[in-house]
Amino acid sequence: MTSPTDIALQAQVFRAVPKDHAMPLIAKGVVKEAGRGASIHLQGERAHSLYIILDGWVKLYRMSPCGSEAIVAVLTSEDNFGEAAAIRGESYATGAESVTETHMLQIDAHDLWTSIEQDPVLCRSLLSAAITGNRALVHQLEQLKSHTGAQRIADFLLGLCKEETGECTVVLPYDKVLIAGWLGMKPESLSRAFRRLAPYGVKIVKDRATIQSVERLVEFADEDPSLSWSAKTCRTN
Amino acid sequence: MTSPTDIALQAQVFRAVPKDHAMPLIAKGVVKEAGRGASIHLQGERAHSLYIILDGWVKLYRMSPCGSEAIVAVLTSEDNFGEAAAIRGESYATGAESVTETHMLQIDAHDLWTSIEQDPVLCRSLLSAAITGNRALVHQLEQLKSHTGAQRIADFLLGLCKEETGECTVVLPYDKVLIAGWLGMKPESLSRAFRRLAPYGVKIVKDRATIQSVERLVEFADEDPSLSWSAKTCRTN
DNA sequence: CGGGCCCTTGACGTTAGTCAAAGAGCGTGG
DNA sequence: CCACGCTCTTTGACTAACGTCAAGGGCCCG
Repeated sequence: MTSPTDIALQAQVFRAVPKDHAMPLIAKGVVKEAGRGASIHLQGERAHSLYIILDGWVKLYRMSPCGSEAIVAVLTSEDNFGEAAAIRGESYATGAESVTETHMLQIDAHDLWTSIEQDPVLCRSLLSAAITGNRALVHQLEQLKSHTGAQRIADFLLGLCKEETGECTVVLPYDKVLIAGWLGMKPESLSRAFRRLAPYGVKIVKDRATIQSVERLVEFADEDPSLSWSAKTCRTN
Repeated sequence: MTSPTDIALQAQVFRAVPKDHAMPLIAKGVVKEAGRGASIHLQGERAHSLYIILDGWVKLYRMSPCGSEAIVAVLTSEDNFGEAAAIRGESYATGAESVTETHMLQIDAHDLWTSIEQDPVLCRSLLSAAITGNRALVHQLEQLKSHTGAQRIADFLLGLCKEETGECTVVLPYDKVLIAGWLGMKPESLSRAFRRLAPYGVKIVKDRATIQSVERLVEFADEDPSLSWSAKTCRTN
């Protein structure tokens, strides 16, 4: 069985460093538990910790002044969050809330800061992790700007499935309200968008999605949205 | 007058480091010129350089397989790009194209890498710059996910204007096709969305926008989109 | 003066959000 | 064991937001 330490060593922030560089910091961490729906930290709160998820799911969100929330990331085991603010001694740019029963390793911002100061290897690893985070955000932006809801779902499902070809069944890792938020739409729209994938061989039953042909779905996910209706017309003719 | 060196010292990546840490790298840089519409590097190309913009404007974009482009950033003097890929010896995650006559300082990826290895202070500065970039992306995501086109324009205009209250005139820094792409919409939609701001005291003439009341515009930009029509109804009654 | 580009406008179709309602699953308490 | 309330999810009807296609005006530059 995997111990908190083992998991933490695999986290983004530490993945690129030898064990002995990460251990001193991990050893200072405290295991923390959060129930479903519990707030881990608030947006704008002074950053006090870096968190590494041991198990469970956590969402990061931005709250608008008007009260609507935009989900920025959905994280699970071996992911970390809060490091950006913790490193610079700023306040958190997003709120964090656990969406399942969750265990985390909480590492004090001050410990993190002194470790970075003393260990260039660790600093480079954090830099690398930040760049990875950057790429994820860019991917999300690209999806939002140039794909329809149905295409974003297709991309999401494809990200869950390991196969690169043929048939595949995936389990939706969290509830549809959260998936909708993550993909930038409302639950109602998600529900309808799922149904639009049916012609492309996708069936949803409860929290299981079966993909008849991964290739076909990939093609749909990458397709030019403006051609979708005419393509559909051609296809069905 | 400001020399390339002076500008480079103010760049994101170097802002947080003492001059003598940045100078060795800057000294190795080469000034490069690019005409309007020139490609600086392609998405997927092996990263060879970090660039610091001396003057002009550069857009970073993602190209979908279907050919549509999503603009991820629009940068100008003192901004830098390409460092993420250069640091890790990967390929560029985005393409870069100059949208005006542009001068840049080009720094070799290998030089960058060795400097980081040797100088922890520089590494921390890059980390900090990456985090800043992250925040910008998160802000863009928030805008896209929970604001209408008109609200995103309002946010964009407010970002251009220094005043925090009262009246203000801003000059649009680049053409409307690019603004539209940056805000995640088509030029036609931008044009119409501009007109929607008229009731809130915004007038566009050519490339000049005059804001009658910054406060009013801020209020509109933060407003819950779902309330906009009823609010408008109330307002006009 | 002609051509190209940027920008705008109109007409129309698609996509997604809103509001309302109802069905499905699930745990609790009677 | 069943009724109840709760949350998650789906559906329908309607509206708003945005993209597409097409056309036209203004402007710069050769």
